[in-house]
Amino acid sequence: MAESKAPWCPVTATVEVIGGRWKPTILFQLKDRPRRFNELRRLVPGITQRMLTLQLRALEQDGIVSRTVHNTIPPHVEYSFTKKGCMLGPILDAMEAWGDAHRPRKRGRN
Amino acid sequence: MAESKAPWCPVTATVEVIGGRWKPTILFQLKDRPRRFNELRRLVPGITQRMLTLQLRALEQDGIVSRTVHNTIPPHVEYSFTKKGCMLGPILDAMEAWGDAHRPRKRGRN
DNA sequence: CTGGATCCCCGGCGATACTG
DNA sequence: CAGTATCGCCGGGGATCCAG
Repeated sequence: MAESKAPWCPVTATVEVIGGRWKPTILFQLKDRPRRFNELRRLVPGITQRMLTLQLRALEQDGIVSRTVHNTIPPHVEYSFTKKGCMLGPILDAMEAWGDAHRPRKRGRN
Repeated sequence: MAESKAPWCPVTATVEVIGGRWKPTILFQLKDRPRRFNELRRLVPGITQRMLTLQLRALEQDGIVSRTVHNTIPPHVEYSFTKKGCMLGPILDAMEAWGDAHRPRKRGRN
């Protein structure tokens, strides 16, 4: 597994990092400003606690988001974009634009 | 299933259509010009015949690509972007750009 | 509040063989 | 060349409980 061959495809590489059901949505919510764990849970409807944790860990692992722990009571954990993550902005914007343009039952045209 | 609720998220809607391991790569290869089935098979390294068929069918179903059959011998089937599919261009370009910028072992910077 | 650990099901996907 | 059919695996991901 892990296509270690193939003449290197940048698109595939990107998919490896931000692909999946949840990551784009999570990243989209993180785009504007840092978010706390439960805040993300609300902003990403339908995601389970487990999946949110897993996806955030994966994104952290790939250097897309950084995790900041405030040792307070109650605990406070903030997730924010790294520089590498910020550069995903155009992708997320383009995805938002396309999804918006092709919203079901849109009346404008089409 | 099928998040029929949630205040409508354009990013999620886009993920529903072009999400997954293969679709972005397939679409990327379709971006410049129409491609034949086996041509795509070569251009998307690692994909199986079955998956290519399934993904293409799904994309066709969602109105992203159109399938043109030339009744010749041997059979000739071409897949191309619909108008709706063309509008995915910016997303694919952004993905390519990001993947390229963060290519492992890149020397330029970072 | 954040998030780890466990249990378990379901379907995504690869492999293979067959057809027009 | 461009598919379809069938089988079987394995791991993604939901539900739930526990912990710091």
